[in-house]
Amino acid sequence: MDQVRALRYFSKVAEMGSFTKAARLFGVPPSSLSRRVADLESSLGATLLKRSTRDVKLTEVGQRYYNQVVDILQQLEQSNEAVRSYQAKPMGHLHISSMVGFGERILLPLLEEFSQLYPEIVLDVSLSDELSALSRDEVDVAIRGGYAPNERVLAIKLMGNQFVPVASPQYLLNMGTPTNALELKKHKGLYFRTPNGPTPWLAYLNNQWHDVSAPQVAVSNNGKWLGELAAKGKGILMAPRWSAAQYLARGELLELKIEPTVQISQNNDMAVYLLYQKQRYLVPKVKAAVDFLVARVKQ
Amino acid sequence: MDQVRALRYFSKVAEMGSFTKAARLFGVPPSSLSRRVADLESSLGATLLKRSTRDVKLTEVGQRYYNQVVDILQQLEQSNEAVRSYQAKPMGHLHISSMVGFGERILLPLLEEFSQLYPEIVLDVSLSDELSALSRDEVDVAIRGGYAPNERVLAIKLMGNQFVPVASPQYLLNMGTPTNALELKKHKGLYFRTPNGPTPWLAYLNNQWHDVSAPQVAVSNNGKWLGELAAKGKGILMAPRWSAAQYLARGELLELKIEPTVQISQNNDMAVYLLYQKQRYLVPKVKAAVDFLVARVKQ
DNA sequence: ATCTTTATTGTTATAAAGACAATAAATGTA
DNA sequence: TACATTTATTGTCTTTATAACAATAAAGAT
Repeated sequence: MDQVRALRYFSKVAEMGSFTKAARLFGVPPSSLSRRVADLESSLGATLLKRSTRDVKLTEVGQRYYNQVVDILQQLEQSNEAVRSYQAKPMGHLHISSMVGFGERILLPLLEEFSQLYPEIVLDVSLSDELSALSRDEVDVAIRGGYAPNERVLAIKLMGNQFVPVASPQYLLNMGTPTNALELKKHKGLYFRTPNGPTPWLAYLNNQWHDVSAPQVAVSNNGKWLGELAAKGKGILMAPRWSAAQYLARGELLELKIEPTVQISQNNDMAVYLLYQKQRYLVPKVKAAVDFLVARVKQ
Repeated sequence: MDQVRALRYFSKVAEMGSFTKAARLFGVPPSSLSRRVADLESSLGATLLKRSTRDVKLTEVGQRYYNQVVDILQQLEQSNEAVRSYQAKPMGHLHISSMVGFGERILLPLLEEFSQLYPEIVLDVSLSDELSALSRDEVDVAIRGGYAPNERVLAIKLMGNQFVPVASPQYLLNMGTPTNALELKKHKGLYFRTPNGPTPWLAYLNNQWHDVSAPQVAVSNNGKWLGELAAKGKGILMAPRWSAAQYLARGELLELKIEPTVQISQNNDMAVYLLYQKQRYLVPKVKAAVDFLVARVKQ
């Protein structure tokens, strides 16, 4: 029995909920799938699918087996692809997914140079703050603020992602410069909206975390716009240090020194990570991208 | 092409370094392996093995592919086995691996009852403080002091594993009762030898970790013997609380209150963990063992 | 240089999978 | 309730893939 074929048949039938539909995708008669799945079931001594003429559903074991099988098939495909493309040069579509702010400010400017280095790589960049599943989606490398979702995904820390409070000199002249976290309540706040909602301002006071957010003046998922608002003196912004760097250098924004420190999350050791499938590092386009980004961005 | 068969052939040839030897294990002629591996190579468009008449070695890609393939085959086998034994009752060989001290004092006494509950399970217990790879070795459940090695291994905290300094009343009468960590230098020490060497005594003084170990009187990887030495007044021992419990209850050993606290590792939140392959929890014998141990040991 | 071991290749036999038609069970409609 | 439709399964034949066995060629050891 060709187990891989049987597994492919089985999983596709499970996904489609139909032998006939799955058979069409493979371009073979439904009877083939029926026979292969039956073989698989008899070799395992368990019923994987509950069949009726109208629809096909997974049994309890079937569901568990399916989850594992999908993963295994995917790993196998990735390993094969890595070997197949081993001796080729970097080429083809490279799917990069990045956080919006980092993407606009740091990633995109770098990619021009990358394109010149590897003209045969077609870049496909998507900027989003949603956590997309690196494994099942067709993403080659991803840049995210979190950690590796599982052990087959490798995470390289590109840079710190410390959020610091900033405001324009004009704003501070008008509103005063806060030095204590509790004073912030009387100020104006500009907020990032993440998929989990606007990020609050947190401070650790008297052995407890307090929300010291100022009243909202503007909320956006677009860091650039928030930066501009801050520079225009509209309010105080908690911005990633790398994001505010330009403004700070030109004196358009000043970093506030507040006691105790204000953070946007209880653990402040956040960082920007480059994620990619460990198994795919041999694929030249992936290796080229990972090596390039690490060389250019890592500090 | 039956890819799984090809992969099994390939990996076995790689391990044996010979088509002939691998063929003997499968009970098929060497030509079959040769043909299947050749098929695999041509489907991948890469040479996986460097052949000569005397030995067969992996190429660079071959090596990488082999590593991944071994893992994939193992996962597949586990998934299959989980389904196969899904509806069966707890039976077969159950391989348990445990730390020596915990094994002798807590695990082994429990296993008699377990055997009565599940007479069809043949127990195979190995006690060792070495960190054996739970994944590749044929271990069903392991008990270790560390953490889960990867995401496919589930870790359940069975109990704390705090080390406390103890000594016999007689010893303290002769040598005096230390109350400050720095006094320990003038005492006598009994030490566990882990695979990484004897465990030092550490104390946090003036914002720094200091080694406050007393001169060595005895070193052993056998906790029982060290416990006896301590009870005979030979010296001070850093022992897991559960290990010293009997002596403490009988008054044969006393727990020392030392400022600042003495530890054997910089992070003191150590614990005893029960480890098992997530995928194998469906296998009745594993489920029986995990549930039993958790019910009886977990505090 | 000869012998031995070992991977490969040719050829035939066998087993597995696909193709196609036919059947039976379940669902939806008249 | 009866009929039509969809769909999984089964029977039979054909095609393909793998195993078996013998023969060959290449590499290393004596």
